[in-house]
Amino acid sequence: MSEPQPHKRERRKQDRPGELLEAALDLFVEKGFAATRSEEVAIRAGVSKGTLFLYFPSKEELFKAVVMENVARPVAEGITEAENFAGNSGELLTWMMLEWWRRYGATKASGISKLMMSEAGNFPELAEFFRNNVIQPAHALVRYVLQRGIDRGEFRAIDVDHAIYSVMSPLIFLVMEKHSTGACSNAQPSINPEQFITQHSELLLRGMAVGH
Amino acid sequence: MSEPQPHKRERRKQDRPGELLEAALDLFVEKGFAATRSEEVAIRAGVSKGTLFLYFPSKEELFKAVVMENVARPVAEGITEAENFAGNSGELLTWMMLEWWRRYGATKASGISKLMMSEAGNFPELAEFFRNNVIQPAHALVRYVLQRGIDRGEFRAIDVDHAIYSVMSPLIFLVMEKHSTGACSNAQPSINPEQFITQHSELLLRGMAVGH
Amino acid sequence: MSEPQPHKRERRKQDRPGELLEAALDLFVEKGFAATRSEEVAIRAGVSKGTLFLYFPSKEELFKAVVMENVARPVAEGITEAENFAGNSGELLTWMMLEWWRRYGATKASGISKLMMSEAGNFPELAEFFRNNVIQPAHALVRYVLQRGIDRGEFRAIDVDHAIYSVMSPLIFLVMEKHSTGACSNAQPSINPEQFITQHSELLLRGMAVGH
Amino acid sequence: MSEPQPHKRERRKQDRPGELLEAALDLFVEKGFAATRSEEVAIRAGVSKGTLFLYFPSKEELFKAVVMENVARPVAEGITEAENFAGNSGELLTWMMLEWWRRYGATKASGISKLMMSEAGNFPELAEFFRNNVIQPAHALVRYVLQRGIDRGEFRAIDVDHAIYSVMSPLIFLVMEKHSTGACSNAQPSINPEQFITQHSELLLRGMAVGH
DNA sequence: CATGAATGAGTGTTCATTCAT
DNA sequence: CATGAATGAACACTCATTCAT
Repeated sequence: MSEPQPHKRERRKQDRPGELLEAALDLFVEKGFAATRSEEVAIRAGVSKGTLFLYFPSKEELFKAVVMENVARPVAEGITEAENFAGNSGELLTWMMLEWWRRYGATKASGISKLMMSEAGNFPELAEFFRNNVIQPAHALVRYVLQRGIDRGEFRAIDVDHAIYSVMSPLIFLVMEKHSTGACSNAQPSINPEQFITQHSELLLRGMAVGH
Repeated sequence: MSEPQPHKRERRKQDRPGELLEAALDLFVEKGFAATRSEEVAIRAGVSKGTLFLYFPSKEELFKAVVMENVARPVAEGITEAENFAGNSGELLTWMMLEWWRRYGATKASGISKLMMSEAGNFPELAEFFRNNVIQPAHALVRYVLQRGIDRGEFRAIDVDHAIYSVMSPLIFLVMEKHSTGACSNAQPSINPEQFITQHSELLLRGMAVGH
Repeated sequence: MSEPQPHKRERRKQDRPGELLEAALDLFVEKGFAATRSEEVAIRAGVSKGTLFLYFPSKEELFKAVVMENVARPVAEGITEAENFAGNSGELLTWMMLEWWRRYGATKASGISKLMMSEAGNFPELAEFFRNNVIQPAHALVRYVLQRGIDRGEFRAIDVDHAIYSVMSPLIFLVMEKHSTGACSNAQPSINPEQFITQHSELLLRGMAVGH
Repeated sequence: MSEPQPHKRERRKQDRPGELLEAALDLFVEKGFAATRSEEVAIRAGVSKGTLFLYFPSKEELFKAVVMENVARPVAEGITEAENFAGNSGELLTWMMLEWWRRYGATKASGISKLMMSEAGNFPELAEFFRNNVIQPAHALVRYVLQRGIDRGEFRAIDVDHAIYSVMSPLIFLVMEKHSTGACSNAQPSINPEQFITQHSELLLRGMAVGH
């Protein structure tokens, strides 16, 4: 009933795409789509330039495959945890934002999100895929938490649809920041992500507090 | 019938830079910096490739001119207005965010900000130019407003450095949103920018309010 | 019987070519043919780019005119002086070489010779003109001096045709040197032209001396 | 029939650099550095533009390789031979000058020296490369020979620094001559290089001879 | 299947030359 | 005659893609 195990001799063949995707992920995240040369991907994956084109008919298709492969995974995990959270909704919101940063935003994987923002215009299919498989679930989760707070009388009856973005935009911003000008050392006294999230969360919670 | 009409050549000469800047703005926003070919800019402005370089010594300088004209200038204007603002700091903050959207975020020119996010990594000199002429002044303004509120006793003594991003990230997000999926007309209960800004601003103000 | 004097009003018009040639000489000598931009020539002559092409149908024609105009003049002068020289032939040879350097080699005008050497391949007509009007008379002069020495019993009966080049090649070399790498300050402990000529002349004279 | 024939591709790969260098030498000598288009080199070598840059990262590097192969190498060979020369310094000097002509001056490769004279000003990096790898070693060799003669009491104690140019300038002149008017077949009782060198060398040796 | 040598279209920039005014 | 705005051909170099082995 388990999945059929591949023949040993096919093993190598089947690994190739994975190795290429991994190498491509690293390089696309590090240098962007245009600046990543196909040969570099091949070299990092330990194969020749020609072999890359054996598995992916073009650089664009490779890019699409990279995003498809890496994009959906981490989102699902967080959702179930959040749904089982026991504390009050304010704590949940703060925990969720910080946890999102620690588990995703601070990691290399968040480079994919940055990539999507940057290249979405040139890859409409990808953009849609990203919306459906990442943004939409994430939205749903945040909406769930906000609605939970309102339903429990912990938050005011705010406009949830827009409040979602009050929660998410700082997180998205952090990812952009992390992957944009990381190299430049002369920039502004850089942000401390966790402090920023903590204060932003607090501002939102006070802002949503059931006031007099 | 009235003023003597200038020679055709001279009239054109005066118009060229403007025509070129306009064409360049359109194309940069539409296709990004790297993907915009200089000749295309020239053609759209109705001149030959050579003529473009008669007025702008390089593609990078053309881009900088576009930034100055369409981004730095409105930012600078907003700043002086903000500094003369008479009302309380909360009103100022809300007004500033909405005005920023109306005058810049909602316009084609905000595509330049989107573009900088995407391509900053590949064009460090442009990135620095943008930081110096746009981001830095904008930061300074937001900091000024927040500090003004704190100094006047209107806001709590929050961490201003991070609060700046609580103000700016939603605005940046709106711009990303506008220019990422702009072509796609499908679904996702799209954001109403002004409502979003209004509510976000209110959340922040309540969040920064001097506690009871 | 004197040349007809031009009308006053034609004066200006007739001066143009001269001014352009002068400007072109300076720039060609300074930067070479390819690196000299036509507009620069026009500007230095105080006219517009278009005007240059009114008088010279192309950059190449301008170059040819420059060489033709400047090339023959200084040679003729030296010749008559040499023919009236009173001293012995060794003194004459040394004097001639040093004088050539002082009056011609060390001056800007020698840049024309350098130019000819460099560009001769691309301008065969010029090369021929140069040969006929500069090299040939100079050869004749040197041959005269050498033959004078032999005839007077001051020099051995050497092969005059080749000895000419033993006299001339160091002078030509000096001109090349002067106009080639003058800008580079790191070069070899540069030559002192007059000391070099003096010693070279002495070597030749001893070499041609009637043996014991 | 005997050794297994290599794959066609591999055989070509081995030949490429040589074919390209040969094509480049021809064209550089014929048209100069600036006027030689890289694609032309490639075409003459029977490959495409891209292939040239597979083997030489830039036109300048191609030129340097041509210099190393065709100029610096023969110079270096001559130097070791000269340093092992057994005879007296006068014989060495004559032998050296004649050998230089036979092995280098008389060949196509000497066109590179002519070319450097012409274009040094516009390509400072190439000029420096040439100075370091060709001129400097050649100077050192001539100095060595002259000093050897003085040290052995074969030559008078002349000013070596300038005497170097008494040796070299005729050789340089010959190269200029060969490549300047090479195309023109007309008149001027052309020089016989070996006779000229022989006599010039003899003049110098007599000139440097320890006085009576 | 895998290789890597070879390809050639694509682009920012310069500058001699033209021509409407 | 003179101008100077406009032109467009030219060129080095890159890199995704192909295909003979």
